[in-house]
Amino acid sequence: MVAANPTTLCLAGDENNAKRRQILDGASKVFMDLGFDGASMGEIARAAGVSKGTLYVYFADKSRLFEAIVEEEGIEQSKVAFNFDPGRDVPTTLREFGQAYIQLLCRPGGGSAIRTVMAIAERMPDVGRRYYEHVLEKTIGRLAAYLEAHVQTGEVAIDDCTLAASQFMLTCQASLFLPFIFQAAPAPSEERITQVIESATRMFLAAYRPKTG
Amino acid sequence: MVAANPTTLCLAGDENNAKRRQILDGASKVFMDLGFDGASMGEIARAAGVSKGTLYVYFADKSRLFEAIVEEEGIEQSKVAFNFDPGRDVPTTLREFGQAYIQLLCRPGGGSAIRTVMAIAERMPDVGRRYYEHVLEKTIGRLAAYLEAHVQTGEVAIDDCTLAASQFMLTCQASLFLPFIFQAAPAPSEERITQVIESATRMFLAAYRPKTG
Amino acid sequence: MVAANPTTLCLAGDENNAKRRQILDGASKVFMDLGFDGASMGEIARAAGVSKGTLYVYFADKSRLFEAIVEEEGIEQSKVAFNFDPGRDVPTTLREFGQAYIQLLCRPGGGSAIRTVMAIAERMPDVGRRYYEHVLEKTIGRLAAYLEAHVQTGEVAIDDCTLAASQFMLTCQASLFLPFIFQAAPAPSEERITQVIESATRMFLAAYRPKTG
Amino acid sequence: MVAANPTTLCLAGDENNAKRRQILDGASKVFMDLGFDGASMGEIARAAGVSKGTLYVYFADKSRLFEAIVEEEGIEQSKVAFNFDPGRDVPTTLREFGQAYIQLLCRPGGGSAIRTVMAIAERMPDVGRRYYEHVLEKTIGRLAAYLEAHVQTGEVAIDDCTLAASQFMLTCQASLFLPFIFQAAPAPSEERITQVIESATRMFLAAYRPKTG
DNA sequence: TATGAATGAGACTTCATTCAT
DNA sequence: AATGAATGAAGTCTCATTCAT
Repeated sequence: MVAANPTTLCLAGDENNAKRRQILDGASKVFMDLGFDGASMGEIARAAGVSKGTLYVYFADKSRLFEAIVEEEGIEQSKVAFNFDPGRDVPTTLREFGQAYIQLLCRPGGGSAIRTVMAIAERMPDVGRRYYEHVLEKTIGRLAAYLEAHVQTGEVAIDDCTLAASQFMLTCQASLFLPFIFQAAPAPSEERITQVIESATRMFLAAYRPKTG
Repeated sequence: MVAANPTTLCLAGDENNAKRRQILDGASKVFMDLGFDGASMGEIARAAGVSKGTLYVYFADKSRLFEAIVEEEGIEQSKVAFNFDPGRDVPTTLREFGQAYIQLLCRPGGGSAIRTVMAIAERMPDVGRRYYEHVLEKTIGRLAAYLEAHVQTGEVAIDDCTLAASQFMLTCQASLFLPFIFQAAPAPSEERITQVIESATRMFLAAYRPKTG
Repeated sequence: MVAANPTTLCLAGDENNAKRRQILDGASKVFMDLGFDGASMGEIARAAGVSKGTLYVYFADKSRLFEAIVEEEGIEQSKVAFNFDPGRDVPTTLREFGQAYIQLLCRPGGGSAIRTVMAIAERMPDVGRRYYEHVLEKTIGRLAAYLEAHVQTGEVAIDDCTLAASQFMLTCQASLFLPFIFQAAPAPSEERITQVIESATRMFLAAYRPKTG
Repeated sequence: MVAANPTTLCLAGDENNAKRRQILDGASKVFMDLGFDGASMGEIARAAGVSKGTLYVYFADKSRLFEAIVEEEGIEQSKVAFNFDPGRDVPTTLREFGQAYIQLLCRPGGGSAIRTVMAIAERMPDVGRRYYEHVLEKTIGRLAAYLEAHVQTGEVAIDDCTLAASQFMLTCQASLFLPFIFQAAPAPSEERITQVIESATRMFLAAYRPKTG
């Protein structure tokens, strides 16, 4: 009951965070593999290497734990720094981004966050909205910002850069993501991804390359 | 032992189907609202207006009921006959198809099937695969066939029509479907859809309109 | 509602009995294979080739049907006429009876009545008691009567013939029936049965052959 | 990480076993009264004074709980140390063993284990087999070993001691066990048992006492 | 009489959550 | 703070029984 001294408190805090992280890591794996309903607190405790009771020391209930995971996922994903260096030309940037983006989206073995969150979005609208805003919208925004910069240089002629960014990202998915996520096809090969990204890039440039003269 | 008359048989069949339909309708609503795990057989029975036991008279278990729903959804969707009349020109066809497609996808409560199936696809791969093949792939195929026909007429120059069809359908979703499905935005207005479809159509034509000598 | 004529009534009665027999036969098999609780009315209906509803036309409920079966079994068993011809000598009679008795008791594939009735005897004491009286006690009584007759002839010297009959029947089971019924051994071969019966007969005669002056 | 002291460990173990024992005791009563199918987990929980969920903490499912009971029953029964002191003469040993054996078999509520296991043996062959081997066969084996020792001393002349042991045990049951187990008679009086055991012993000795030259 | 569709009570089992230690 | 034993509500599914035809 008595806070012994700052050091103790600080240590406690560190330990707290360590345990918290341990729980988040274990829970993340289980939630992403099995979905919100499919994941049981027992399985999560086992995956995290703590007791079931400990989960409730750090999180009020299963929903709060899930929400924390999704928040984390957002933070994690925003660390995936796609290279939107304004100095690079548009075709190269689009190609490299597209390739990396699809590989991320279609990585095999991925009980994917996007699937898990989408599944629960109707019952937990806040979780869905926040995931969209923190993860998907953020990436769209970055690509849009990059494009905006190149609108200024005249390299592309785009009216609505956010729409254009979204269009490109979706075009990259063509024939790849949906079959993968619906288990109708295995994860696409790197070669196949390259072909599709090439097509998407050409399409994008055909639409948004400024008309000369 | 011989059926008295066709009417009797037909009525019996109808009654059978009527109860079955009643269950499918109630279950569909509950499954789409709450997901596979979130939906309980008790809730489904209540929604369908039958007893719990009756559910098991018509469907072996919860999974089979769900599968039947998904199958139904496929049949339902394939009845949505998009107008792919080869006689119509490409821009008009794309615009009308795009508009109808996005309205279908983003109708309130309408993204639920795709969401629900996607959510369960990892644990029920067959359901996911069949949904993809019967619903999504089928529409892609129809659009692809339409495009193929117009490659013959020289109206468009497309190498891989299936890829192109998929590209167009995804481009139509830009800025509309994901915010909607993640509950980050309400269903888009018809005007907004029109704008996005217009942009998608222009992009498509810019990429695939034949270069005039 | 109107009894047309005696003939019709009589026919109806015959049909009744036929159906009743059909049900009893089907139900008997299912009850003996699966036990009272393990047998379901659906399974019984299927085995009998009638609808579930029909079962309730002939029997008030599952218990009554079961009781009727056990009664039937008693009647059936009492038709198994062991040869207790008083004219035959004791050793031969015992040997032949023992052989037939154990073969009946240990016949393979026999979801046996004895097991099924014994299992339910605590919950349905009347059923147990009646089975014992009508089946087991009756056989004991017949053997006892045979022995009694030969006490008169001086061929055996027995004080309590009922006890002696019971002793012989149990001795015949030695090393055969319990391993069989507990699934610890397959049904015994005819040779093994012969050996055991021989030993039982010798034991019986050693005990009950009159001491010669 | 090191157990503070043996007492603590022992207590923990005891508490564990205490709850387990509580469940086994309650379940045993319910299973033996109602049979495997007739016993419900709810009833068992009530009889054991724990919640339904707790049953599943200690036993994976109903079958495993039942198996544990049967195993227990085996252990319990093997603690019933019949006096097979080789120093005692055969008639005395047989009489005392027979009396104790039948009293055990026909004690009110005591035939239930054999009945319950026999009832389920067809659907759970392993349970049946193990019960036979651990309980019935073990006792037969002990009596057989005792007899074997007395074959050496010439007190009895037996070819197959296991068969002889089985014969004696069954002979002891004559007129007592079956009526009791089928609820056709109450538990036999001690006097009646004595009579029957006396008869069984005489029969056994008549058969297996060596012929004096 | 015979049916079989329909029911609802009750079975087994899981699991989020609590609490004494 | 950490545990894990214990709980009881709720889930899926079965089945004896009823009833309109």
